[in-house]
Amino acid sequence: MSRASEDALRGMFARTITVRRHGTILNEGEPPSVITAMVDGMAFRYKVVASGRRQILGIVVPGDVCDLSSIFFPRLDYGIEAATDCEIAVAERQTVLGSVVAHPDVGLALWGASMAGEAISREWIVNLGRRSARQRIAHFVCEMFLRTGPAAAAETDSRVLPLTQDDIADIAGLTIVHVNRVLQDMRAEGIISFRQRILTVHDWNRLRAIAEFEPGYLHQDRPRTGTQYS
Amino acid sequence: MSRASEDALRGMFARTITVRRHGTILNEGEPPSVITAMVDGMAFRYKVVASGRRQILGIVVPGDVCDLSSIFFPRLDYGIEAATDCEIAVAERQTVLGSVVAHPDVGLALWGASMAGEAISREWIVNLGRRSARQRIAHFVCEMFLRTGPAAAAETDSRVLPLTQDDIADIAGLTIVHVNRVLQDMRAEGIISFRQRILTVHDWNRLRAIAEFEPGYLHQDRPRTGTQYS
DNA sequence: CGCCCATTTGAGTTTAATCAAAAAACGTGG
DNA sequence: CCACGTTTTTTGATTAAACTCAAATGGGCG
Repeated sequence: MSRASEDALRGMFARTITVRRHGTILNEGEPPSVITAMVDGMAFRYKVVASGRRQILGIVVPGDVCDLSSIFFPRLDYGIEAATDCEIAVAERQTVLGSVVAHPDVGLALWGASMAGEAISREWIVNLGRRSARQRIAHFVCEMFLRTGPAAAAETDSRVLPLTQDDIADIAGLTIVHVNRVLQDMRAEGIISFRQRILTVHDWNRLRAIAEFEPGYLHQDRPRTGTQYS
Repeated sequence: MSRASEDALRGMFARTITVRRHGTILNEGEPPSVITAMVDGMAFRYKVVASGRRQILGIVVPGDVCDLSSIFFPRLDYGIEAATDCEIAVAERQTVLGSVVAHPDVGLALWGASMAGEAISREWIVNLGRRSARQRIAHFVCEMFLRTGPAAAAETDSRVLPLTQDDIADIAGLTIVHVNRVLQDMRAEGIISFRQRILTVHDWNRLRAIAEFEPGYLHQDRPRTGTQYS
């Protein structure tokens, strides 16, 4: 990516805001005029169905854009809530569009980021549709482990995962009671422990085997970049 | 969108191929050098998990791009199979990248299309995570009904839906046996019938109520277009 | 210390899966 | 156009996974 494009990408996020834990970053149905990106903290996208139950759609970690969808659609079809206190960079929609038109690289970079998010969504569909409760939780844990830091160096490694068991239930499409039972089982078996928002993986290989986790979908190897091929 | 951009968009799909029902349009793991779009027919994206069970990730209808992900990633993380005999337009990846760089409009149009697909993926996550078997099937039927034609004019209206109950099981994350029982119930109640690949909706309102179907996520109203805002 | 939020426990129920096999529809070649 | 093998749909009986409801326990914070 060219120097100018990099500057444009960085420059469009002109200001930063803070959102407290449990605060709303964007509301479902809103017609947002801004594009937001996570600088520090963690958040999740979610929808609430008619029965009042919530489904979490994806996790936003530092470096992710929260809501590219608002570039194209007048209403956001999901909400974004802060899982921790968050520092969020904000760009005006118009500015982003301007940069995208002026610098094709910027468009490709943002588009690529949204494609990476789409690949994760696809894996969530597989997880919810075709895996057991135990596998779903194990799979989610594997994914978050890799997304929030480098693969473990030691056998046992920890990460801050600022979610409640209630949140995990809404990620895995389960009830909180069942999530609790599965987590207790995996703790008793010495695979993972998850207490006080700290996730510790004691046996990555076993966890991975349970989840049938294949990290390819995360596309953590460098993506094909844009213009060098054109 | 400018005349030149429209021409570029149309022009890059230089050739057309035919794929027979059950044929592979793209294989998981392949490093594709082409971008394909559905001209006529229907296909689905899918993944197979270690246990051998399949999960369908999305349906490709005429006008959809099959595999934008290959613009950015060296390996496709899912497969695409033809549900009917299909006519497919093919563009070289390099040509598409060239058009995107030369015509920002083209990039925005393709990106917008992929964002629309992402919104559907999100709703599938909700469907699989938080709805019952009956609701999942009803919701999928609502979605396909709107995606494959205009909303029904008459109370009772039909569509060709070239899927088996086996396919629907792999869409809704259920077993074929259970899908069959749910479909029979809905048929007995006079809500829908689905025989010989023909879907007939007898009572749209009841179907929609069961599914808690809210069509907003389909973004069938015209999306915000790109440059007119920039 | 006391309150709130999150986790944990127990008992009973429901939904959907599993296994096995029959019936119906479909397509293809003779 | 019919026979035959294949695919798809349907049925029945049983089991297993996860949910529901209700309440108790534990931790953190003001």
